[in-house]
Amino acid sequence: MIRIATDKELSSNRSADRKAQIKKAALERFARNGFHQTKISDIVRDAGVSQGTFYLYFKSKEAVALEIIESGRKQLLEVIAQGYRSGTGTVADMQQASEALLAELFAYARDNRYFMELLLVGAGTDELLRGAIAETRTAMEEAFRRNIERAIELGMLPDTISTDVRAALLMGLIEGIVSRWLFGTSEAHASIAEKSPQELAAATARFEFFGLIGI
Amino acid sequence: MIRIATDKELSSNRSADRKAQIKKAALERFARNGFHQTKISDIVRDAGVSQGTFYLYFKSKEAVALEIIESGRKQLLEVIAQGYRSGTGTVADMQQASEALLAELFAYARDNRYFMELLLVGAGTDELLRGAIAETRTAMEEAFRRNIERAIELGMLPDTISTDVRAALLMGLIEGIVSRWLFGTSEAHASIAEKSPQELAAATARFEFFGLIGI
Amino acid sequence: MIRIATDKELSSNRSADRKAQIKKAALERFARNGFHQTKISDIVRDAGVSQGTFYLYFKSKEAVALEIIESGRKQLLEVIAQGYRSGTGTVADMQQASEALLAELFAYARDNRYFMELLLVGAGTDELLRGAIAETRTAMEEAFRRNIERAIELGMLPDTISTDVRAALLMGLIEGIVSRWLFGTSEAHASIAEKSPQELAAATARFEFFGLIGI
Amino acid sequence: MIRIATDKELSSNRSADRKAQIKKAALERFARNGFHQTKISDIVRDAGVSQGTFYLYFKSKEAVALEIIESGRKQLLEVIAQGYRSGTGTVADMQQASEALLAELFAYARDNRYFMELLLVGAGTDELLRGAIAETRTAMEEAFRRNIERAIELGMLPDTISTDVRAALLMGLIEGIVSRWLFGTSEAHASIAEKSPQELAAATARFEFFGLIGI
DNA sequence: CATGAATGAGCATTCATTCAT
DNA sequence: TATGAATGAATGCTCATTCAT
Repeated sequence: MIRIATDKELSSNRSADRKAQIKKAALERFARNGFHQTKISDIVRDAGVSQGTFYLYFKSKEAVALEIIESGRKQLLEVIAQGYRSGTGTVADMQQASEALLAELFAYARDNRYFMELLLVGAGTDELLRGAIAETRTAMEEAFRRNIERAIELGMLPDTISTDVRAALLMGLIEGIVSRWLFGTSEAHASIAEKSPQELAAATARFEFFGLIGI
Repeated sequence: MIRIATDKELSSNRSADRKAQIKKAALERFARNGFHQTKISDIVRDAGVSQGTFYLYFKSKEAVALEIIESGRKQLLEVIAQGYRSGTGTVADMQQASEALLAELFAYARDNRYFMELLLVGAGTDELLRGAIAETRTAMEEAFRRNIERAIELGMLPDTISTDVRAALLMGLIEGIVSRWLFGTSEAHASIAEKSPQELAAATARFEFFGLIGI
Repeated sequence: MIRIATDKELSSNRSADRKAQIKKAALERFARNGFHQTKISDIVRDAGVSQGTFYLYFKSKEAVALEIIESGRKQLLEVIAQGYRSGTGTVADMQQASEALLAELFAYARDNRYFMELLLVGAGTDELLRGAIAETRTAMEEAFRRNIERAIELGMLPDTISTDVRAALLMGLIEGIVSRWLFGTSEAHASIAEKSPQELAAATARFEFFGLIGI
Repeated sequence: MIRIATDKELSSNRSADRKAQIKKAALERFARNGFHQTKISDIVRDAGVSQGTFYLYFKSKEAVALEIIESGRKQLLEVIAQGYRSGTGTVADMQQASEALLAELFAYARDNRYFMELLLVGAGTDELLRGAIAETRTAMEEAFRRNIERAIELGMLPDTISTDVRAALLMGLIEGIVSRWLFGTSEAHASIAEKSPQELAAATARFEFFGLIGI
């Protein structure tokens, strides 16, 4: 059965499209050039709308950036939350579960590289944006910390160093590898760039549990 | 014996002082507010000189930032180079050596927090600065990679995953923990902030070699 | 007898209503916020119509302002013209006649305070509006001048100073007292604000004929 | 004796000159075109300085307008204050004293026509400016009211109508006649425009004390 | 008639850099 | 060397008006 969209729906869709188009253009520019370096005129040229139209959908330049970060934060935390559904058995099980989560996380990062660039490399130094980004990273770290704590409670990890430090080290591990994988600048990073999310997840999970020794 | 400084020397010293003063003021501002948010007028007010004087010592705002990064790069690589003098024996020896190096690195970071903020948190998105900072971080990573390679050659580390990835993971570990230690924003980071360079180095080195399992 | 309005009439009435509604909203906004500070979007929101509808009834923002002033000019001059029907006898008669006229004028002003605010306080500095307002005030002054001339011809007023100056002083008197009565800002004006059109007319007429001495 | 200005003085003078020049250009533009219609680019072109220089001397467009009004307020109140030095004897004496004061006031108005235009015709509808102007006019009215009260205390004026109303009527008189004299738009005002401050003061003072009757 | 999304010209303010003294 | 007054290019945001539906 073919359904004909009403005028209202069309208009609403078109409107949503416009907003999404502007958001997409803004994200790309912010990631590439930074927040302050990005001019509204750049964004609207990329999005193919007029300057005035921008302000029809967003209150200000800052507003569009905050919306972008908020959207990304939600998606990212969903990915992590989904990854944590699995109950854990042995250390090997944990490693496998962690690897699966990281693989999903890395795939998301690859598919949303501009957002990740904003998150990991920085959007410049606008106070509000800095805050919103820091908050997102903190939320990620929290999720990982909770997982570590659960593993300790289950007796699957020894209680040797503080979970805060452990979570910080783990987040550093992940942020560092994603930064280099997607935005690496040196030759050494070129070999990393070729890896698949799976391969990277395997290496990271191994390091996560067994360090450089790697068993 | 009393030596009278010549006019030239005095002038040269005074000149060097002035330059250093401006550099110091600029570093602090760049780290706190970012490159673009920092006005020349801020720097010179902090340094106690006039606007014009700034341009006697530096060609531009970008120039002073590049000099700052260059100075920091040298010092940082010296710290790492000194740390690698030690030959390695067993894995335990390696961990101890690594811990010692990290302790020195962390101490340097604590004593040069503005430079580290520039390096790790970012100075904004000026193309040249981004490049200079990336180059410095790459040089650090190189130093760590060489160390890992040597360890593998000596048969002290298994050759399981690529050294590029290993070095990247290690750098992520270090960058992540230093960022949170010195510039952390969440509550979880508060407990990290209280740690000494020694303690932090111990935890990091343990994770470096043995991962979350920690043996 | 019941008459059924035709569609055309209904539509025309509805149309006239819409136009009047927009005009009313515009007047209130212009008086309160000034011409330039008033946005079309403000007017249409107050009037409960869409932006586009405004332009069905008025060519531009300036056009609605000009229509408002023209309407007010007509009404105001009618009030003054009606007030001058009375023939004059003695000076006491004249004073009484003047007082009656002023009372009507003040009542009109009180009932049309937004228009009076536009007229006396100013709508800003749009060239056309300034002209239309100045013209309206000039027409008022003319009416008063003619009255003074008639009184001199009848020998009821001495021919001491020029009628132009006399009319100007009289208009100043009236404009000044109405401004303070309706739009006064200082404490001294608070006591004036409480007066009735009658009381104010009495005081003004007395001053008009006998000055501060007041006989 | 010839005194050579020091460098510092010269610089200070030049600086003060610049500021005065900008203020003068701004005043003229504000009076002629209104506050909002005046662009900074207009002001600086008239003053012969660059856009940046404007902001060296004034914090904002509003700031220069407020300074202008403040300067004018001071001068104006000085003129009025000086005019009230005289003790009064008979009504004739009072009229003469009033006439002298008005003559000075009118001369000031003629010599500061742009400021008077700002004060009497209005600078548009910027909230702060409106307030500053209203305050200035209120201060003038206060000065006149005090004078009337003194005259009543001395028994020189009958206590027939409230001094608030009297002062309001008097200010209306003065504002009205000055507006028409300097900024009149109708033909009737042309004959007023030719009058000297003295003549105008005589006519106004006569009306002030004896009304249209004029004795 | 009625709508409201889209347009784009217009403007105050900031700040890196220069240069006369 | 040192100063700081002067410069002017650069940009986010507003709002009257249009027009496709």
